[in-house]
Amino acid sequence: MTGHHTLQETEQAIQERLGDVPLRHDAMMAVSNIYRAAAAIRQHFESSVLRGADVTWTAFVVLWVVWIWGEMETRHVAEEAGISKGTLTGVAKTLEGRGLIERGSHATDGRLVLLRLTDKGQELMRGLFPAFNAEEAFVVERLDEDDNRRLARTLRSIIEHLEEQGDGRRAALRAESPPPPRRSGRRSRS
Amino acid sequence: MTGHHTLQETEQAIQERLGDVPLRHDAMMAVSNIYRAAAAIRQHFESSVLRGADVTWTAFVVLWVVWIWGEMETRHVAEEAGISKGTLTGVAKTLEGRGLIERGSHATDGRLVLLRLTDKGQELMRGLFPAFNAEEAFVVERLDEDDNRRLARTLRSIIEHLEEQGDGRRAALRAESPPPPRRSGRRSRS
DNA sequence: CGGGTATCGTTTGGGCCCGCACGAAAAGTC
DNA sequence: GACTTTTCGTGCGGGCCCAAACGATACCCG
Repeated sequence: MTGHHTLQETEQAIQERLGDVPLRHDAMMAVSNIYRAAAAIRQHFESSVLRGADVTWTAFVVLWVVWIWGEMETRHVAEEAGISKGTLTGVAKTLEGRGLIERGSHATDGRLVLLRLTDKGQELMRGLFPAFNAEEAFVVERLDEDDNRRLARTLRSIIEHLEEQGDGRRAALRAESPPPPRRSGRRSRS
Repeated sequence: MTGHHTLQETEQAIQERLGDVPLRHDAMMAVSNIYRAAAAIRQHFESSVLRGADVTWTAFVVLWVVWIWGEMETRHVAEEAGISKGTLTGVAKTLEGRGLIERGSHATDGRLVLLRLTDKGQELMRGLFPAFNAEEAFVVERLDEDDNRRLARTLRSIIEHLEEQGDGRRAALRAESPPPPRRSGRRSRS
């Protein structure tokens, strides 16, 4: 994950590259470590518990959401799972093909699609989730309960901050310099 | 990110689903918040600073690594960037096509490939990195410097723990129940 | 009722992501 | 020198990921 360079070496190399520009090192280390930790965690789960069930991280999260909340509209599943609705369409297709979830339609609103676990999916989650939680405990093995709670609380404040202020911040940045259209995405047939 | 369910509702729903099985809630909240925060952060960066330069998160990380360390062997770039070498091949191809990096070969070891920034790549990073750091500061705006340092330190201990113990743990788990081959990956032509 | 407008899930295009199987090259072994 | 083993980057298959464009449905309003 961190490679063979120490923190000190990295900091020094950055300073050489951008000598005079003032940087927020504390923010840099906090943010980059969040991402490094998340990648390491995902990697660990995918190559341990999830590997055994032949389920990807994202597929597991989707299964988890539907398992906890029962039958659910796809837009809510995507929101809870933290993926776009377009991505969910693909993931749901994969899971449906493996017989773990099934789709239903809403009684009164014809646009909506509902997702729910099949019996096979229920059975999978019943066995998988305890194993998953055991790995979560392994990941934070070096921390005590107070550390975990403090960590969760700190991260939660970051998440909430981005939820509440992120849109505004992005809009303000766009106002300064309007962005180019994304390199990918469907082309307008003009 | 969190959807419209509160933490309490979620906890209660989990408890109903898995009533008698003892769970490590503190570990669950800590780990899941790491991942949620990482996703929110990546999302914020991709749709703000990186969007303006038409660069994905991963592409930026790769550029950053090569920028900081100068000419570098691909295996080390992949390691520092936290991606597999197979992934790096594709990302490097994209960046090379956009004229941001170039490849070179090692003087004595014919297997190695070296990556370095082009002038255009240097110029891009010189402008992009300060903007990136400004967003990092925005992300942790609600925390003070001590919070950031404590957060970084806590996360670092998780990362190191996974680096040091992860392999062993995964091997132990595999020994209990051998995993199936991964659903994807090149097929053996048997 | 009839015509906008908003919202749903899906499709599409481009890109990242991994693990595995290569072939090439190096390093070790005799 | 010939043989084996290791390590390198790459090719490939399958899957996730997003933004934008869409068709279908529902809602709003006169």
